[in-house]
Amino acid sequence: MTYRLPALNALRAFEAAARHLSFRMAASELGVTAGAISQQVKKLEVSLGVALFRRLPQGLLLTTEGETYLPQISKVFEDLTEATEAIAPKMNSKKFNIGICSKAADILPPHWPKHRGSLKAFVRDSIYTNDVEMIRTNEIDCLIRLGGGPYGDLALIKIPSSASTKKHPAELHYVCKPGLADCRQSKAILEDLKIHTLSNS
Amino acid sequence: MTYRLPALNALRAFEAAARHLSFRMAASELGVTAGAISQQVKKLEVSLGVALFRRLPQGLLLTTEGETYLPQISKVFEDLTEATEAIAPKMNSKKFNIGICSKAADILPPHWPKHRGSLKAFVRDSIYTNDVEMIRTNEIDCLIRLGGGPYGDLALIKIPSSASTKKHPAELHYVCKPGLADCRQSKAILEDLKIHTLSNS
DNA sequence: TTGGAGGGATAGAAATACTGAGTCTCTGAA
DNA sequence: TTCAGAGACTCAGTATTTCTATCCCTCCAA
Repeated sequence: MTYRLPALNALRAFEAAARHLSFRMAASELGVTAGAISQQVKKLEVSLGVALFRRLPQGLLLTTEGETYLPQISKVFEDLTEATEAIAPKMNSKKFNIGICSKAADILPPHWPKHRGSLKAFVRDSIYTNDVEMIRTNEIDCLIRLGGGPYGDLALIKIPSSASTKKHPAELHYVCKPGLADCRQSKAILEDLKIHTLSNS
Repeated sequence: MTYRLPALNALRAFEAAARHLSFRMAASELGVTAGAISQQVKKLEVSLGVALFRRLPQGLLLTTEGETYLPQISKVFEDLTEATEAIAPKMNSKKFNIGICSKAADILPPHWPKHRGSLKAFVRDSIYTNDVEMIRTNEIDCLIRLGGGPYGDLALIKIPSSASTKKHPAELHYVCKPGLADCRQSKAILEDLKIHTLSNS
């Protein structure tokens, strides 16, 4: 008997923006522009008749209402994700396209990640590239490269066991959208990288 | 850290369709055509990689997955509604346009529902009509009339205290979209109608 | 055998969401 | 005090999504 819910996509924009306290980062997580987030959040606020954010020059703050709303909305999305993964195994296994910079490829075993059974479920393809922009354009889901330059709002994860040594003068890094840093796919790939770099050093 | 949720509006179509086990009735509840529901549900099934309904010539059945999914999704929407109403009082008070058939108007106090303080928050306007179609076209939210003809998939509620008597040869009925039968607005109007017809008989 | 109910498909229309560019304000560094 | 950088807002135009309107099919009951 649900009736007159707020716009669901606008809720998603709100949830991400409130989590980051930044429209720009929310935009990056959801793969749209900040203007789109701004518009969606405004639309939500108008439809609710309540301000959710205080826009300060220094950035965003949640209003009391936003503060109350955020955890509940986050929970709703979590419940939704859980329910969905329970019935739709396919959603778990969206396969990643991996970008590998050529210097990182030198360190990794030949043809990695092919023939890695444990990754088969998580990896669709891999290409050689060093272009971080391809993450933003969704051509690749993550990029493995040497060294951790500044990637703006992208998530940057250092491969734990790949500390700089004589043999490996720079550290392996894993770059992806912030929203993807914690997902199964990333975890599996990172785990596999960790094993490899350990056994190599 | 939510990632790759199913399309939220498609979930809404699924939830309504699963509750009614009918695309047509779900469409009526959500104020769209059955084709739109059909498309949304199909899109959801494709994106999940799982069939949610079995389409039989006799109508719909839920698959095992759909059966599992429905209560969880319903709960999600309930939680969402609750969270939203808590911070956005405005959402509670979408005002109804009431249609009143002229025979029903004879029974009701003059100018009802005007001057009814308890309804002020729930009623925008009332007009005289006996045209059920206006509910489907959203020109009115509910219709109060004598006698309970067949209204297809619309909800039909008999006003409890208006049993047929010499003075009132037919019973007052309240007609609205199924999704609106349980909402605050309907409850308030029905409550007021009950009091009136009691005091009149 | 016919008509009605209900779901499926599809093309085109309508509504929604997104982008891109320009603007404003504030901050912190030079 | 000036300037560059961040971050958000607005608006026009465009892209995408969603809905409608039809026509189709199947089943069932009269």
